[in-house]
Amino acid sequence: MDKRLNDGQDLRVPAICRACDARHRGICGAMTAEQLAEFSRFTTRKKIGAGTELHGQGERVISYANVLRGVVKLTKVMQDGRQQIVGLQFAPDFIGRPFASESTLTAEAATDAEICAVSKGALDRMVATAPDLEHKLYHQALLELDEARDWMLTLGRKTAREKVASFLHLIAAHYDPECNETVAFDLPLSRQDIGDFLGLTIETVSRQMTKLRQEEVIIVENNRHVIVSDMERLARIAGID
Amino acid sequence: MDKRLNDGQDLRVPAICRACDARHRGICGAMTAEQLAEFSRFTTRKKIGAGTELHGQGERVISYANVLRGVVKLTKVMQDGRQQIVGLQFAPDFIGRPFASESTLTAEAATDAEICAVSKGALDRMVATAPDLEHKLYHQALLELDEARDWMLTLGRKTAREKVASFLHLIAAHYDPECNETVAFDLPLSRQDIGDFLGLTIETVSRQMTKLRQEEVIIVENNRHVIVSDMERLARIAGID
DNA sequence: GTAGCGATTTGATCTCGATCAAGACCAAAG
DNA sequence: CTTTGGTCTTGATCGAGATCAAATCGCTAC
Repeated sequence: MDKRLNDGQDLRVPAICRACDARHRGICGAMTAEQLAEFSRFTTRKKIGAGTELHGQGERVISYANVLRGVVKLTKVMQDGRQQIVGLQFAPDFIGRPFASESTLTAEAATDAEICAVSKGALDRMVATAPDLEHKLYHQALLELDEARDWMLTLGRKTAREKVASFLHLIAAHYDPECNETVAFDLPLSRQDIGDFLGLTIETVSRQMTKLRQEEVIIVENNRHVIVSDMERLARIAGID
Repeated sequence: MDKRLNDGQDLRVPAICRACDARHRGICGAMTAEQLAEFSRFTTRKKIGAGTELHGQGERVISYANVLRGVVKLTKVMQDGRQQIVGLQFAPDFIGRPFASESTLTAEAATDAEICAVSKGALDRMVATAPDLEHKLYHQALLELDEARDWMLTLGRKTAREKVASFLHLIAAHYDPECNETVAFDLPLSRQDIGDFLGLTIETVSRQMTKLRQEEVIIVENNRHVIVSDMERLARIAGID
């Protein structure tokens, strides 16, 4: 999960838009100046608060987005309220499902975030004519598929302890591309969200975090700030090859 | 899961090859006669027995394949042997992960099967120059991503009963595109495989099957042949919206 | 400061699915 | 026919994680 997540990072589709600073790599790089100018007429940069829904499960989708800052969670809900997070999108990930009008999941900001929204029609039209653009999107889809399948192993076969360690490892590896022994970061998810990501209850998540704290695998401050003292050890606990 | 699986079916990449009967739709349709001729020099049609491994986790991949008949399971294994099936490929699905040299999973025939193997280099070269071909592959990757995410909800949040019902529903829906009330089919997986797909033990799978049998939701003959008497009811038990 | 409130932790108990252990079924081989 | 070996089912018991309940933490507002 971790490894590929880092390797893949550079391949992810970054900011698509007009005002997104100087970060016009990725998708934009695949366009001519002309296309870019035309395209930027349909993009909007937005700051959104934690909990803001980009689109709901079953809704018609009218825009795509690129994450510029923060974390967006992709969730599926059952009628009775049971919920599963099926993906976490970090900057500069693309959010959206080309070639489908209705979404099969909800995209919601897990933290305060900044996105660059793009009208669906505009991007669809460009994708239809710019093979490079589609190539970038295909790349990201394959990375997401790899991540989803890695997580299926976690959901189906790992213990609560291994699941929590896997989650911490995933986040730590994400915020530390250099893979140092010690990593510090703020958790982008609440205990409830972590539970929904791991298929566990908040109580179980809490208990496993406490145990890892007692074993000095992690240090936790303010329930949010985490320091992993030994990533190798964490990986071993997580059952990562 | 079911719905999209059926809808998507037509979009899947079908047979790529020379001798694969008259079913030259999909990928091949995206090629010129010239390309097709060149391409067919690198394809081989093969019959493989249940259990045959196409490629292993961590191995270098030298060929892709299209499933022509039978079912291929994609699995991930942990060092200690715990196993999770992360995908099932039916005809005419494409098997392979473009843009990666090493596989992160094992592809193995779950039933006797027939495939059309293609040299990786040849397909990669074509993909680089034929946008239509990449478009088809992108489509399939998105469908597989949808399926993986649907299954994550099953793995993370459903009960054993719901999981087994979900599995039966998935297979039944796959073999009955018309969504009749009653569907009969042969299970393409052993109890062990079903367990590995659902994140359960074989005993739990067996017990839940027995219960569904007793409740007359299904009829089972020879441990393999299954008749679902009421798909609606099965869907309700599976917790499918 | 402290009052209020949601998020998190901790504790006690229960339950579903895992584990351990026979037994039944079925097909191929002798 | 019986034996053998694999797969599946059934039964008894165990335990990890869920559930229910209460206490504590941490933040904001006053």
